[in-house]
This record gives sequence, structure tokens and C-alpha cells, in this order.
Amino acid sequence: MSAQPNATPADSRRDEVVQATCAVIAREGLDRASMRAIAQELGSTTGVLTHYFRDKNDLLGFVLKAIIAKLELDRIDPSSVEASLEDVRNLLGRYLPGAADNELWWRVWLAFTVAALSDSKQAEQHRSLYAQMRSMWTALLTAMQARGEVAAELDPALEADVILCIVDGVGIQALISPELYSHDYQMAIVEAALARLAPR
Amino acid sequence: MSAQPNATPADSRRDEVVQATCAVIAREGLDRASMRAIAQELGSTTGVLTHYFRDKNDLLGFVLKAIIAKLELDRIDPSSVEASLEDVRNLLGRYLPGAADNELWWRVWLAFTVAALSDSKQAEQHRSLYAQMRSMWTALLTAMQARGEVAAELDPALEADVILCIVDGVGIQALISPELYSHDYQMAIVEAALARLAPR
DNA sequence: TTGACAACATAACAACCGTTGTGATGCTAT
DNA sequence: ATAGCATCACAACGGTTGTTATGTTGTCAA
Repeated sequence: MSAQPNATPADSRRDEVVQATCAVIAREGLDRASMRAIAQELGSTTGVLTHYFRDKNDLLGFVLKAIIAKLELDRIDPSSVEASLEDVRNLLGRYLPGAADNELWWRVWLAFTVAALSDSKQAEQHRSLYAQMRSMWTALLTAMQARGEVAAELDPALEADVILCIVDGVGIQALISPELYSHDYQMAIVEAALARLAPR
Repeated sequence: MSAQPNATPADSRRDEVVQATCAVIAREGLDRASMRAIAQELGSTTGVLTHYFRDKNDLLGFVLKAIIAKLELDRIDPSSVEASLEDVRNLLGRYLPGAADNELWWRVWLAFTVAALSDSKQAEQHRSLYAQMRSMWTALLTAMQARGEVAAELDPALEADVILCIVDGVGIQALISPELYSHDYQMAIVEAALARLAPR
């Protein structure tokens, strides 16, 4: 279950710090995630943080990398898998908040995304990451279209962006109004926006 | 063009401060919008801010109120207007970023939204605001459905949430990748998600 | 037993934050 | 002319921030 096969004890401890940082960011926000707050969440002092990370930027870099890994780990290879519309639904279902601990990762991801809007370096990273998702979905939809699973008259690139937008939108709304956006309701919205993919 | 018909000079000066605050938030982020940074944006010192506002919270309250006013000002009364699908498109078109100075307002709004996720008081405000939009769209779609402008088998409440989600999603993506999300492309995505509203 | 090193705790530092009080300036009504 | 008030500039305050240096503890090889 560990991240790496040859993970040293130091690496696992580092991961604990990253986890604690995510917890603080998700609960209090990115700007309130100070060194001392993170250390307190960990039940230690800032000495732990400075020992395993060069500075705060370094720590946040590890956090962002962990989030990105979470985003891409459960991704499928669009060229090797013959996905049906049902598979697409399941894939999005596991990705959205409302299931498992996804809400925590969504909160952290959204915090970094908004912060990236004011940081050209981080903005470029986010752009390329979304570009990656975009090309993945475009390839997947193109393959499905060739197999007749997606209506022929649709533009796969545009539909890929529709998926990205609807997922982001549902994600945000679910974070704002979790009592309204149950997992089933999130899926209902996604399916409503995706129904047009079906042929005929 | 002023906000209020009987606006005093003090009110207009207050509005200048609010505008400057929005500019700083949009450019540098909410956490970087310090009193001194806002004053510098205004070409003054913090004396101006403390004179017109009790404290920073008070100032940010005015900013949020200005944003909300921007959100609701160009809203239509769903019961009095006989909107067509074309009108819905135009309404959303004026609302999305990519047109006029909407991008600035979107950045500020998103900053407040993410901050609200870690503040139960602000979170409730955002929830009720989205609830307001939700009921507006539901009423509008219901009326259009009764007039045969929207397919009869659809659930207006669900479709209202689809609209809210797709707008938020397109808005965020447009802020992240403005060079990709032109105004026309934003509209194309919205129209793609909205095409299913048409009857038959 | 001792020395080296990892794993922290602790304290101090400058920089920045929001807030407050004080004073200078200029306009306005009397 | 002068009192009064609006409109700021400015400095200082306590608190919090990230960073750095130094101290303490345990472990383990030689």
C-alpha cells in the first residue's frame, strides 16, 4: 500500500508530514497552513518539518506532487482499454468528491488551483496538467467514437472539455453544498451532461 | 452610471477603495491583499482604508457585497420574462468570463468562494446565494417547459444544477487557460451542455 | 565505551501583518 | 477669522510568519 517499493523510513515519515499538511489545508485553507499549524497537526514541532524539507516551498511541492499522483493514479490508458459509456461513468464516479476521502483531496487541489492563478510558474504547471487530461479524454472519446460508442457527429476535443468543465463544476458545488450534492446527485448531474454522447 | 442615485462623495471614495481591493485580490490573491498592498494600489496609505472602513473584515464585506451585486444585477425575473433558449444563451454569454471585465470579478469571486470553504459563516452565505441562483434557474426552466421551450421529460431542478455546474466549470477553466478558452469556445461548451434542453 | 549521526525540540531572528493613536492639512459654515 | 470636521499620512504596538542556528535525545556501529 506504500507509495514506493523501496521506501525508507525517512520517506514514510516525510509522507506523514505531507498528509498532515493536506489535512490542515483542507480544514483551514492554504494561507492558514503555517509551519506551526502543520507541526501541531502532526503532534510535533516545526523541527520535524525543517528536518525533512528545505523550506515551506519544498514541502508544498511534495504536497502538490502527492495530489497530482492521486489525480493520475487511477487513470486508464485510453489506447489500451476499450471503454464503454458505462466505464466512463464509473471512472468519473470514483473521481468525484462524495466518495471515500476524495473530498479532502478536492479541497487541497482547489486551494492550489486558486493560488496558481496568482503565480505564473504554478499556473503553467496547472495548464499543462489540464492539457494532459484534455488529450487523454480526447483520445478516449475518439477511440470510442471509432467503435460507435459515441455519436459520430460530435467533436471529441470539445466533448473532452465539456467533461473537464462539468467535473470541476460538480466538484466545487459539492464542496460548497455537500448536504445537497450526494454522490448519487453528483452522478445524476454528470450523467445528464454526458447523455448526449450516446449515438442516435 | 453611479451605484446609487444619492451617492455622497464619501461613498464614491469608498467604492474606489473597493475597486482597488478587487484589483489586488484578482492579481495577487486574497491572502496577499494586505492593507498596505491595497493602499499602495490606491496610491495612498492605510489611513484611507481605516478612515472609511472599521477594519479589514468590514472592507472585505463591502467587496463581497459589490461582487454579489455584479452577479445579480443582470439577472432577469423568471416569472415576468418569456425567455427562449436563445435568451438563456445570451444571459450565460454575458455572465461568463472572456467578455468585458468579467474575468476580474470571477477571480475575486473564486477567491472568496475558496476562502468560504474554511469559514462556516461565509460558507452559509455562499450556500444561500447558490440556492438563490438554483431556484431562479429552476423557475425559469419550469416556465420554459410549460411553454414547450424545454423538453417535457426533463427535471427542471436537475437541469438548473447542470447549468450552475457547467458555468462554474467553464469559468474556472477559462481562468486557468484563457488562451484556450476564448469567449466563443466558452459558449460552445455551454451550448453543448445545454443542447439537451431542446424538445424532441 | 565512545563517537557519529538521525530525529527531533527549542529559541531567536527579521519581516510582515492588522490595528490604533496622533497629528497635519484643507474645506466649510458661522 | 475661527471653530469644527472630513481626509488622510505616519509611526508605533503586539502578534504571527518563515527561516535559521543551536541544543537535546536516542540509536547503533566500531
